Amino acid sequence: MPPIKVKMLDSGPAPEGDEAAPKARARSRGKPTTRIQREKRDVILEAALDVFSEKGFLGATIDQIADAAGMSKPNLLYYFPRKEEIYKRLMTSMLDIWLQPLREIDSVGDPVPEIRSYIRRKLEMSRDFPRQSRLFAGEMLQGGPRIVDVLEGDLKSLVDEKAKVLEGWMDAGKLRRTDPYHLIFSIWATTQHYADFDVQVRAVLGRDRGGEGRFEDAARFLETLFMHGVLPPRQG
Amino acid sequence: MPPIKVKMLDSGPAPEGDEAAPKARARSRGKPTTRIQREKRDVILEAALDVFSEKGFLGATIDQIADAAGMSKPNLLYYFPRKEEIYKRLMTSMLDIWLQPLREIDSVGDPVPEIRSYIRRKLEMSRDFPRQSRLFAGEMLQGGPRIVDVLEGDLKSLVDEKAKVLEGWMDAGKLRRTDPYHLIFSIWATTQHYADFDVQVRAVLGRDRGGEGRFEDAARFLETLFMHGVLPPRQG
DNA sequence: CGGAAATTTGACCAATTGGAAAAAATGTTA
DNA sequence: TAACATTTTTTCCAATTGGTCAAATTTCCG
Repeated sequence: MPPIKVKMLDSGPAPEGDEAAPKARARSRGKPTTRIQREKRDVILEAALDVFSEKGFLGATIDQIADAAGMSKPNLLYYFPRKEEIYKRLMTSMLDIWLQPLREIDSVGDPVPEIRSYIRRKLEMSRDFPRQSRLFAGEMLQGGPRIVDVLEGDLKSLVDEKAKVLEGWMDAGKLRRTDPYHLIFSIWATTQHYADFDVQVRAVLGRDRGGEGRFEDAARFLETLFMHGVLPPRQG
Repeated sequence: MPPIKVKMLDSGPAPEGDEAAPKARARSRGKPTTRIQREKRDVILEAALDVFSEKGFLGATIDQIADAAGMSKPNLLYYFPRKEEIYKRLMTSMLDIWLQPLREIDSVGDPVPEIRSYIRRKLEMSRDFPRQSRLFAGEMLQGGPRIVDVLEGDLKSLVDEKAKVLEGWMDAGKLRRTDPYHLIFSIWATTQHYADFDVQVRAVLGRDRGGEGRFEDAARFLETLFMHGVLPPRQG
């Protein structure tokens, strides 16, 4: 059974010459990537996602990744000369799809459906890509030493832009006047919680309510929360 | 209402005989703990909190903890015979204070001040005990292999109990009818986010807004969100 | 003080770690 | 199919890991 293609990697031909390559192994400068290279790289990244998301960068070993990828450690190192290389590749390609829903928030739309749909999409991503969510969360917990620059660069720019959109809606009286940044944070936090704290959620909800239905329940709840809050209708 | 004891390891004088104790080092069965033992154990736990919260269980090494505690590795091992022992101790004592705010939610109170105060206290804990928050989050990310039993036991009981309190308020028309479990999750998620994703929050808010004031901003925002949602007042 | 108990140290160990080197095997292409 | 490039394996290594142990040192208490 072929591994489910998530297709989130290699958005381009192949980034190379990133930093000082210790040895010009599988990536000889200029030469195109072969079929085997593309395939194996994908296999490795899939396996690495499994291992890194479960153990974190420090806790994961190259051997574990190689095992999961069904190849020997030196063979794996032929494709990615260093552990950190795999991790960074995973992280950046992940961030790219991870932020897609935010990018798609449209300033010309109406805030209610836009926000509602954003929450739903983020929750779906938590459900469908929990490993990616945990990988990112793990990096954040450790202080994001390997992606601070991205956070302060592209991520900040994107959030700044969307915060302005939200403010525009507030100016137009279509949205309650609150802090747009913290609104975004709270959407991130509540939706990603279901991936990152999955064990806890399952444990607390128990056997009966912890199944797949929990995402539907969460979606319903979050919509109510973000639209109306918890005060009863007449007081709201 | 008696405080629910989290108690997953001996909260008593000194846990022993938990699992096969390799050597009866500092804990000779029955003998009381000395002054030095109490002091050093505290020093070690403080250091371990630093290291574990930053590197995770797998990423942290005994050497690093010993260094941070200002003692040699064998000396540290004299007090805690295994790495996991330190970690578990840290985890349980942490959970105990971490859940205190939830325990204090009072069914006889009015929901609005109760929930408002719960959110505020949780946010304060994120601000004042970020390492503990990250330690716990890291354990959750890894699937909580070392505390699943607590989650399914005492934690679930506590949440079940408080969910009933919330439902009581809903029945009385004092609270909008929503899922009480997901309400609790969303409070956990939004407040702990400021500790667990601190780097991201700082990076996005930038130099000017990422300072200490961010907690005040967050508190204001979360109160609005949970009380009213984001729809403008007339539509709410 | 003096002896027993508690604490600390230094030396040590087997297993695991990230990674290197070169030979062997395989794939590709003219 | 032969020559060449790519891929894989085998062997290896130095550093680090969690943990042990006996000897040395310090603390405690009568």
